[in-house]
Amino acid sequence: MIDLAQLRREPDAVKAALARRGVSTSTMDEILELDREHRRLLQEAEALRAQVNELSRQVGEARRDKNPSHADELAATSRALGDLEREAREATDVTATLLREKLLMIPNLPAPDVPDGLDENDNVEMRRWWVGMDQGAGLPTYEAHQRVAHWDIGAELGILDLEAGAKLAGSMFPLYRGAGARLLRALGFFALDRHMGDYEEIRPPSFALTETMMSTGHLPKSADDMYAIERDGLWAIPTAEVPLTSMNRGEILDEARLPIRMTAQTACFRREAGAAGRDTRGLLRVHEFDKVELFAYCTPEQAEAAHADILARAEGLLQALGLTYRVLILCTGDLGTSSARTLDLEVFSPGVDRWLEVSSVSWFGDFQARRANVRYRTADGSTALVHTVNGSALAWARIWAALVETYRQSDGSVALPEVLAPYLGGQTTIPTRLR
RNA sequence: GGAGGGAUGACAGAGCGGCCGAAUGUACCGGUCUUGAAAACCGGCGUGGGCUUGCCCACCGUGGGUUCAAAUCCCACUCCCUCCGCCA
Repeated sequence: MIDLAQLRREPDAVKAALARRGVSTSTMDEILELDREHRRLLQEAEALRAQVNELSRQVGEARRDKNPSHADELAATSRALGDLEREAREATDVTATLLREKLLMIPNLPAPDVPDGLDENDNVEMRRWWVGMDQGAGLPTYEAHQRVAHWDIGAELGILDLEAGAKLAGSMFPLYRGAGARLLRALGFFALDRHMGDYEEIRPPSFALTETMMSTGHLPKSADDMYAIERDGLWAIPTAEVPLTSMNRGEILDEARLPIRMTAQTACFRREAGAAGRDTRGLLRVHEFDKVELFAYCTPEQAEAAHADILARAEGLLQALGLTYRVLILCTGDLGTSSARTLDLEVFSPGVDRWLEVSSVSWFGDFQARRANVRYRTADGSTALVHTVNGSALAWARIWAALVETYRQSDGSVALPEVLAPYLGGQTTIPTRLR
């Protein structure tokens, strides 16, 4: 949630920043007007409440002084004022609810360095990395045997069974088998081990309450993109960001504890409403995938370093896996609701000949902390909202695809990077099937 | 799923219709004393909101209700603990 006090204090600056994201000035004017109305009603209600409190106090006094008739008189006056107060309070609540509903739909202010743009086509590429780049090698070229899509490789080697997944849960619910399933497990272990020590490992629930979804900004705006279990009032988490951000919800943290850094691997569920067609084949876009997330609560001063650390870790994993990737800064039109700045990592996958998003590293400022009410105690004893940062390191479905495509050999087998050997029982080759 | 008990400030723990935003203890901060520290003593010590910045309002698990007045009474829900049942 944006800072209402800031909107009051510097309306033009806030409007200008949000206009970059397509929020109209009139929307913000409506909010300002509602805010004025709310405060007016609030003052009215509180003034009445103060009178009722004072009269009630006097009733008590009169009773103690054994003056029941005076007490009854005061009580009657107070009752009448109480009725007025109830009306005033109801009007105040209605306005407050309306104001909050509108405010919850307003996205975060983009950071100044976020480029303007309409959609993902306007994201700006910042750099690329590939094996041997430091030694002056050019961008990798790919052989014909690497130009095979992962769904074909998966079927050929018996390591990805999309038909079985579809049979069980419908399309876009992949099923990995044999060495494919083991590779997925290896990737999670590999990443979590590298984050161990610096980030506390968490294994959170896979479902979350509506309130928890509100804190990250996934609700109310993106309800259609998520799986709901209505009977129990739960939502399937689209990312571990959801539970991690709410870990200390409503708490005041000791500044000395910051930054608090956590990591979690979870299944991530996404309905991706309306998505269909060419971009959805194989593992390009699925309803369920595993992902390791990195997360930190920090002070505003620590945020930049925390953000950089997550990005460096995500890149470090890609480099260790020897995958070609590029770093993009998202433009205003592609930025997530809660984010002030997001950097995406995309790996190049030669079989499908596409760049695939495998990580999104975001700085939220105090936007999520305001919703989740996570604060810290500063040196001077006052409280301030924390900043939250997070990023994937990494989303495995697309990494899986990029790995089998990149490392497919001329004989059809796949030779995986040696860094995974400890997690694959030393066996880094996925062999062709025996005929 | 059944029966019972509980939820109050950082923690422990009183209060069970009327100056209670809340005793007391611990912790924490400042001071006195001390060569220094400890002890002792004195003082301070929740969060949020509104505006005329001094005052007002709200908050005792959550949401309703009763009342002139609710931490305190009533109803519903959530969570925790104990016992029984079921169960990977």
